[in-house]
Amino acid sequence: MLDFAQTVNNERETLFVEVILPLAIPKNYTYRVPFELNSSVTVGKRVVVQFGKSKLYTAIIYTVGNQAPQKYEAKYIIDILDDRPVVTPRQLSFWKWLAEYYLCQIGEVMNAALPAALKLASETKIVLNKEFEYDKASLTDKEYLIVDALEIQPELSVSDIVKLLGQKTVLPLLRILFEKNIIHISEEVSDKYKPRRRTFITLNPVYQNPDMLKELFSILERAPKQADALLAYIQLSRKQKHITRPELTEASGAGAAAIKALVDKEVFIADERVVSRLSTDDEEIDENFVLSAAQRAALSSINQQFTQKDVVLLHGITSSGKTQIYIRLMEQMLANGKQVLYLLPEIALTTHIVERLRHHFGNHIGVYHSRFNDNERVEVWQKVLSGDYRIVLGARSSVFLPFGDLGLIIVDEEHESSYKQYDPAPRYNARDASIFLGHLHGGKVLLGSATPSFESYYNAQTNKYGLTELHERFGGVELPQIQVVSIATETKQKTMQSHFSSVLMLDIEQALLKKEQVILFQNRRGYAPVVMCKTCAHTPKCINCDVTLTYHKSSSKLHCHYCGYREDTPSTCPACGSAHLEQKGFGTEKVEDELSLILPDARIRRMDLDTTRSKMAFQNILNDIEEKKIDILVGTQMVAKGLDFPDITVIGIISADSLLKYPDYRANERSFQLLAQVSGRAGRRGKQGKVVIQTYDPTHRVIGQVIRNDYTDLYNTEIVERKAFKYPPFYRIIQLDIKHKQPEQLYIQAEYLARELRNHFGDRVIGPEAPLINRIRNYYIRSITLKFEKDTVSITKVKTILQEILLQFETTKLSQGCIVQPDVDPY
DNA sequence: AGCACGCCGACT
DNA sequence: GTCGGCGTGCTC
Repeated sequence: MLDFAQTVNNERETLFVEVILPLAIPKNYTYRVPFELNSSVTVGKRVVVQFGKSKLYTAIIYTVGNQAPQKYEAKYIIDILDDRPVVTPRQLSFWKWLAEYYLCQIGEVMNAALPAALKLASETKIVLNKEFEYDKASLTDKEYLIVDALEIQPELSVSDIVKLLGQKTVLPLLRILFEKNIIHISEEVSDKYKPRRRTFITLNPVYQNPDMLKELFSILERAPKQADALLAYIQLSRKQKHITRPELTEASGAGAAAIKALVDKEVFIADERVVSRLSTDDEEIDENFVLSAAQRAALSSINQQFTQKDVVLLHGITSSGKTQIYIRLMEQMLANGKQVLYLLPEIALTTHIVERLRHHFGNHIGVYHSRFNDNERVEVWQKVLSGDYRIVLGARSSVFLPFGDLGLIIVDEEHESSYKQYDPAPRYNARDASIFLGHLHGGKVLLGSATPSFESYYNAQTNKYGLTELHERFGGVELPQIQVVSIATETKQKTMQSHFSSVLMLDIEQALLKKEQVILFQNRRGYAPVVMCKTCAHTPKCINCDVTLTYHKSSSKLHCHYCGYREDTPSTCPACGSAHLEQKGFGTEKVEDELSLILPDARIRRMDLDTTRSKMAFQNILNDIEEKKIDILVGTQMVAKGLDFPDITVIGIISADSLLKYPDYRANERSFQLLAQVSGRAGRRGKQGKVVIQTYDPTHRVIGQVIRNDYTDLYNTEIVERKAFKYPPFYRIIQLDIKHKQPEQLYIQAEYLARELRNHFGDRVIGPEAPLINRIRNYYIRSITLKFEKDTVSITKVKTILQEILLQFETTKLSQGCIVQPDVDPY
C-alpha cells in the first residue's frame, strides 16, 4: 500500500496551502485553509480554488504550512475533493523535475499528467433571481433575450449564452443583469468522473438444491418467458462467473419484464456493482514458454548488470524475442512485490501485445494510452494508486501514473521519436523522463531496441548504462533477403510500371500466387504532395502556413498537413489561368491507386494517418490483415510498427530517397532505423522474407549498412560526424522556437534575443535560422539553437541563466507579440 | 488560460 | 459621440 504522511493539524492554527494550478503560469499560489478543513489538508489532494475574478479551478496541494503570505491576503480554498491524495509526493517531485528540465511550467506538467476527469470542469451557471420584480421594458434586446431564455430553461452556462447571442463578450452584459439583481451567478464544480455501474443477476442460492430447481421449473410452466430466462441463466452460468442483466436479456430473448418478474419472485437476485470499463477477461496465466539459450544469457546479463547500473540497454535485433525476456523480468519484479511500467510507442500498443501480456499476468495488468477515454484513464489511475495494477503497459503519458513502488521500467523501441511530446508543453521525452522516474523509485530501467538511439548506445559504450546484446533471431528465423533496385536504371530500361520496378512487381505477383501478403512503404501520405502549373510553375500554398498543399484524391481537395486547412482543387491555375496542372511527387494514396490499376484483382488497403483517424480503424486494418482479407497493405511509417504477421513475406520500399535526403543531422540514423524496422516485418518461421528497396541512389552508404544489418558500422561512421559537428550525444541541444505574426518584428526580435544569448553563451548560440517550415498557423517562425558540451558544462546552471534571459526578454517592450518556446533535447 | 482594463477605428 | 476590436497585465 501507499504510504502518505497524514498531517494532523491543530484546529486553531491557521494553515496555508501552496497549490499547483493547471495553467501555464510561472509560480504556485497560496490559499488559506478554513479551520474546519485543517485536518483534511494533505499534500497531493485536489482542492477547489477561485483564481482570478470568477474562475474556479481544481488545484493540487503542493505544500502545507502555517506562514501567512506577507504581500497579499490569501483567498480561502473552497473545498477539498479527495479523502486520500490522488497524487503522490513522488509524483510531485517528478513534476517539478520535469518542469525544470524541460523549461516549462509545473501547471503544464499537471495538465499533461492528470486525466481531464480528475480536473473538474468549472462551469459558471446563470439562473434567474425569482425574488426580484423588474420591468421587462427596461431591458435592452440582448438582455431580454437572456432573460427570456432563462424563463424557459432555468439554468444556462456562460457558454450557452455565448451561443445564444452569437457573440463572445457576454460577461459585461451578465454583470449588468447581475447588478440589476435580475440574475444569480452560481458556480458549480461538478465531478465529471462517474464509475460505470452494471446490474448483475445471480440465482438465489436456494435453487442450488436440484429438487428446489426442479420445483421452480414446474411452477414456471405457465410462464414460459420466465422459464426461458431461467434456462438461459443456467446455460450462461456454465460459461462465465458473472452475468449482467443485459447479457441475460440478450441470451434469453425473454425480455426485461420476465427477468424483472423473477427478481420480484426472489428467484434472481439483482445487485448493482461498479464495474471496470476495461476488459475483465478472467485470469489465465500461461507460463509455458522456454527461453532460448541466447535469451537466457541475455536475461542473466541484464540481471547481473542491474546490480551495478540503474539503466541497461538491450540491443536485440528484430524477432530476437525481447518480449519474452521482458516477461521474465516482470515476473521477477512481481515476485518482489514491485510494480512495473512497460512503455511502448503508441502505435505499437496493439491488442496483440496487450492480449499476450494479459495472458501471462491476468488482471494485474493495466493498459494506458491516448485512445482511451477519460473515464477509462481515471480508472487506470485509481487502480495504479491502490496497487491493484502491478504492471502498466502504456504509451508516453503513462510515466505520469501514480506508482507506489516501481521496480522496473521497460522502454521498448527506445529510439522511437514518438516518445518525445512536442505540441502542448511539456515537451518531454518519456524515455529520458523514465530514467529519472526510475531513479526516484530506486528502480531499474531497461531500454530495448533493435536499432538503439545514438544517445543510448553512446551511454552504453561509455559505461554509463549497461549493455546486453542479442543478435540471434528467436526460433532460427532467417533475416530477410534485401535487394536494392535502382530506379534510374529501370527507368532507362523502361521497366518501371508507374512507381513499381520490375523486380518489385515480380515479387509481389509471386507472393500473391502463394497467398502471401505484401507491405509497401511510402513515407508520404496523400496523393500528390505538390500540384504545379505547367505553364507558370505556380504551386498552391496553405493560407496559414508556408507549405505547399498536398492533393488528396479521396476528398478531391488540397490539404495542409500542418494546420489541417483544406481547399478545393482548382481546375485552372489560380495564377495564370492555364488549364495544365500537373501532380508532382506521390503519396500513399497514389501508390494504392496505381497499384490497383496494375493488379485489379488484388485486395489493396492503405494505412496512414488519413485512414486510421477514427478510433477503431487502425485495429480493423490489423484484423483484416490477420484474417487475410488484405493482400497488399500500402502505408507510411505506421506499417513499420506493430505489424507482426506470419504471412507477410514481401516488403517494398517505394522510394528510400525521401528518407535519406531529409535535411537533418539524424537523417542517416532515422533512415537506418526505419528501413531496418520495416525489413524486420518480412518473413517468419520457415519462410525467408524479401525486401525490395527502390532508390535513385543504390550505392548510398546507409543502404549498404541496412543490407548487411550492420548497426555497429552505422554507429561508428555517424558518431564521428556527431562529434565533429557538435551534435548529441556529445552536445546537449536546447532549441528556442520564436514565433510572431509579423515577419519583420520576428526577425528583429529573434536577432535581439540571439544577441542577448551570445552575451552569455558565446558561439554556443546558433541562429536565428529559418526552420524548414517558415510559417505555421499564421505564425512566422525562427529558431535559435543552443549547443552545450555535455562533459564540461553544467546544464542546470545553463538553464537557470537561460530562464533569466528569457524572463528579461519577455518583460522588455522589444518582445511585443513574441512567443518563445524552449525545446530541450529536440530529437 | 481567462478576464478586465485600456486605447484606437466604424457605426447608431 | 459609443460599440467593440484586441494588446497587456494580473490572478494567491
